[in-house]
Amino acid sequence: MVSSKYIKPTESELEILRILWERNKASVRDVHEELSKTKEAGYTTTLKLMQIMFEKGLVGRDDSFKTHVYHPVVSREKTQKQLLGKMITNLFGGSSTELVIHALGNHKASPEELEEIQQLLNNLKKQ
Amino acid sequence: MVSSKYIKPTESELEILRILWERNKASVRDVHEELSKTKEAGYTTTLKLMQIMFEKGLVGRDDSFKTHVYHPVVSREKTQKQLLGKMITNLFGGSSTELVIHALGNHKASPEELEEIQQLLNNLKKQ
DNA sequence: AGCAAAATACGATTTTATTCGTAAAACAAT
DNA sequence: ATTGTTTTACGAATAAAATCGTATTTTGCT
Repeated sequence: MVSSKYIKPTESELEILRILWERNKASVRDVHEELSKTKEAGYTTTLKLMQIMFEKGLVGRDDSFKTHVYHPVVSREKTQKQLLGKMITNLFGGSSTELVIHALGNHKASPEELEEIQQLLNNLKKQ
Repeated sequence: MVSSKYIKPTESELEILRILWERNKASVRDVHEELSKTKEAGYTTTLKLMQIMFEKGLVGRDDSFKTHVYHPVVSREKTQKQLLGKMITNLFGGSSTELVIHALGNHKASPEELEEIQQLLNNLKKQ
């Protein structure tokens, strides 16, 4: 166990990871174009960020083509778990239930999704 | 509408806010002692942080006593909502349901809490 | 080969956050 | 009033994050 594994992505890095998680692979340009939809930033800024993420080991890349192709290394699940934990502690006084209620309250969920949650809830109740 | 109102608290500021939300009021020393339980930091560091938060308008203070007494200005709810939103977007691909499932899955909830969630779920289903 | 376009490398600057030392002020107790 | 303790004010150092300009490299095309 050498590592590590607890590199906490910064805000900007998360935005980039989001895109990589979605697409599995993407070039700097791909990412930058997607980012530009919601954010103001120069191309080299995105590039630099992704290079730094590469150095940190947050992402990997294939440089056998002209254009480097990046992919996520840290998993979405681990990152979710890590950050959720912090959020629950600092923001919801340790109560995951409170977080659930907030999340459900503030955002729309489809009937299918509600059903999915119902299933999960049923399972939890049984135990 | 002068403001503003979207000052995003930093990590350290959140830790302090957490304590203030819990207690409603607290001196720097109170906060610092609480913080010290889980974190290494000098007293003046905590002081400075709280002074900065005061300047930013995140907290208020009563300085009519010897020891200043601080209180939160930004509400827990607004801050929760703000940060949850970001988290859902970047970490859960926009799906609040996924977040709910994660939160429910990773942390224990009591029967009472489960019931509370069930209620909420019932309400949502009706609509 | 020679040129233009697109991409990367890299250094530097700027901005924001965090940490802390030192000094001044406020107060309490004798 | 003097002294010691606690607190605040403030400036500065450090560290971390984000931004960007410029140079170089790679590649595709004629």
